[in-house]
Amino acid sequence: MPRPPTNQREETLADTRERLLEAAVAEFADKGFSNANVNLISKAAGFAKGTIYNYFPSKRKLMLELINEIAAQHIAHIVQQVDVEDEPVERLRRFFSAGFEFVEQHPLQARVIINAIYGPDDELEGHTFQAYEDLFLMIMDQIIAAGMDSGEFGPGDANLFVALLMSIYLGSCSLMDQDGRIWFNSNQVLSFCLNGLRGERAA
Amino acid sequence: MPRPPTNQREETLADTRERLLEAAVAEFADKGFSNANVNLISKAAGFAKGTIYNYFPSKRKLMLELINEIAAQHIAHIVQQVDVEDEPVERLRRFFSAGFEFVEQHPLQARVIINAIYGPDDELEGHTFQAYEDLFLMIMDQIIAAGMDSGEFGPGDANLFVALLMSIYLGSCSLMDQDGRIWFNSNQVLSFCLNGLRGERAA
Amino acid sequence: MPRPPTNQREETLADTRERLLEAAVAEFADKGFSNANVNLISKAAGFAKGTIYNYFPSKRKLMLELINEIAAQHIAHIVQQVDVEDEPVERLRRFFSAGFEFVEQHPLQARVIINAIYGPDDELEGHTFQAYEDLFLMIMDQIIAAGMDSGEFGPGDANLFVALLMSIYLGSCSLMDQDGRIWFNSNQVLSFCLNGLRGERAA
Amino acid sequence: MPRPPTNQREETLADTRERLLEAAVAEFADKGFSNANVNLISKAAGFAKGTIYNYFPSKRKLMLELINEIAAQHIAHIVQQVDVEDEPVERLRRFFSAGFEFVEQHPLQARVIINAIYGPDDELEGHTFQAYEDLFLMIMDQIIAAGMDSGEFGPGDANLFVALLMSIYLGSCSLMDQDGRIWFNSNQVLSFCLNGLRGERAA
DNA sequence: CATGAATGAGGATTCATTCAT
DNA sequence: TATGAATGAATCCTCATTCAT
Repeated sequence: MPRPPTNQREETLADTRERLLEAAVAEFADKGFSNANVNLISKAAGFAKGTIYNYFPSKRKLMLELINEIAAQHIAHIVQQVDVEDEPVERLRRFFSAGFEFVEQHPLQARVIINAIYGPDDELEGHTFQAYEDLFLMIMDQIIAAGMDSGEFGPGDANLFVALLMSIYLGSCSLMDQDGRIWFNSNQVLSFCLNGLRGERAA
Repeated sequence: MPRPPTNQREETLADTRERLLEAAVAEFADKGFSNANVNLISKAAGFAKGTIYNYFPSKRKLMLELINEIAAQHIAHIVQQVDVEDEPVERLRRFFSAGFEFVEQHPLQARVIINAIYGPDDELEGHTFQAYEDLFLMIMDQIIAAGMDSGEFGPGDANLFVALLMSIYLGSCSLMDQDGRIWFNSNQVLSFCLNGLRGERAA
Repeated sequence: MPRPPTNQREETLADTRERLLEAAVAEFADKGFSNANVNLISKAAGFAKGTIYNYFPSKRKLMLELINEIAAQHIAHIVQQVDVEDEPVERLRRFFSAGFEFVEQHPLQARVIINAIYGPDDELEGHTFQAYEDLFLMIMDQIIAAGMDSGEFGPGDANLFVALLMSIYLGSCSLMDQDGRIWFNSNQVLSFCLNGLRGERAA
Repeated sequence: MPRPPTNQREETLADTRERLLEAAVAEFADKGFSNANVNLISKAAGFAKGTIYNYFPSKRKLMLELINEIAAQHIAHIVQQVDVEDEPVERLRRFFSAGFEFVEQHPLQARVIINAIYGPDDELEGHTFQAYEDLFLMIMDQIIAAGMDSGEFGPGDANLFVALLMSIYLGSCSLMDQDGRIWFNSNQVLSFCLNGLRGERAA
């Protein structure tokens, strides 16, 4: 007679899942998806190699879920800080400061995402794009469109601007060292983008 | 008595090597380095699987040589067109037009490079950076520094500007579809960068 | 929650290992180390080809462990019987009788050891010498030195005598057929050695 | 119209063959038969890899011929020196001195032979035994049987004595270092054997 | 649910051998 | 005869996945 899961049980399950995902980040960040070793992930999390298959049906599904988890945290971290500002310019500043902060605090997660987006695996790339859709929409609506509406940013293809900002953000992140340390002045990055978006004297 | 290689023989050799590298681009672009199948590369080039090992001592060395070849062509293509201009602004325009042109003509090569730079394999990443060093120096000296000297670009960390331009370039390239088709207006990309570099009204 | 290994499990593990080693003896004895096929060993033991890698990290490590196992059994078999005697001459007799007996009972093992000692692989040779060190010491101390002390054997380089006895033992063993059958009178071997060791009328 | 081979041509052919065999000795001695690389042999001899197949139809045939060459030289070297003596005891002394001398001068050849005799390849072993048959017969007739006839050696199985002498000889040779240097007193080896053969006080 | 022994597809690499030049 | 490009069988080893306990 199945008994309803106790809180105790639920917490343990969630905890195990969490540990597995943490170990997975490290492995995927280090070796990339194809070279990552599922058994090592399970071992690194403190379990036998079979355990991970009680939580994720396959290596690929594990990766997809991991991307979801990272994206959710990543977006939450950025959106939370962007939301405290009203002005598009300040929002953009917050986008970069929060974005770089996240990567400093979670360099492994950042690497996993960058690999997924720029890597050869179309499914991972597509899945990552979907997982980050809310972030793209936020940038589009609350920064780009808002700035265009207020006249602070010049006109242009909003989708392209999102792509450029994300390229700059991800490109900058990929230049951090493995501990998430930055060698460049993030204010200059912001400044570059602001001028790019204002754009009046365009070529 | 050893027979000196004839022109005939030399041409065949170079040709075989070329066919192998071409097949390698396709395989690496499609599956990434770790998932690529060396045997299939040789087969796809029209040879038995062992043949590729007469030309490249290992999968990794093949990849490294391929990166070198791509980088050399890529840089030559861009530098050649940048060099016809004298003005930094025009040079930057040429950088993007030639750069996007190369990717349109060689989408597989572009994908290999992007994977190598943003992928998890440190050796491939480092090797690619080295292979592209001349391009970075050209951007640095003939575009960024020249523009700063002439006052067309505002002051700033030249290294960072190179990184931003390359991030934008590579990020844009990664958004092309598999046939190298662009969905965005490359003039807007240029415009964004120019305003970013002029930078007077920085935040 | 990790489950402690049961006796049942332990027995199975040891059993599998044993079967793999048995199959390995046969394969190595038949084809030698370099020509042996690891996959076939695993198959011959009744497992899938990958199973052997759950027990031995590489073909070479498998060989080294196999040498250890054989040496341990071989030495135990001989030492046990030599130890029942006190007199050097009787001990030598026991050395040969027990030694030949072991080879009759384990002809494949003998072949593996002979191949390793006289083969071209320095690591295997060195490892085998180390694995048999206790046997060499036993011969040296309990037979050669003891016999010299008691005056039954003439003076001489004890190390050399050990080498000669082992050469004779191994050389004789290599003359057995594949089922371990002897064609020569082992008493004559003993007699030859005894006279060699007594040695008064040396050249 | 085929022209008869000139002396010039014949000498070149024989010379090429010689160089190939020399290179083969080094390779086989170093790596053993299965691990030896035919291409490297041809290269080491100063030819392209295909050349060796103009002289030997296969790796195995090359090995067999090499064994023949070594055996012929080896036997000649020993027999020549044994033949200068009439007495069995002196002949045995010459057997060892000439035998050790050959190994000192040709350590690679010795290793090839030892590997072949004690290795796992039955064809190589059998072929080597056949190639050395004349040596065995010489020992049997001119040393063992002669000594028994003259009463210098005790009675016994002459075949066994040959086997023992060869075991001691090969075992000793295998203890030389790679440059053919001996660490043991070869007179003691002789003395041991002489007493073994005299054998009156056998156990 | 946790375990880890077993599985077997897959792939990089070696190299003896062939053969057109 | 010498060459060396091409061949493809052979094999070590990895590891995602399954499943009985």
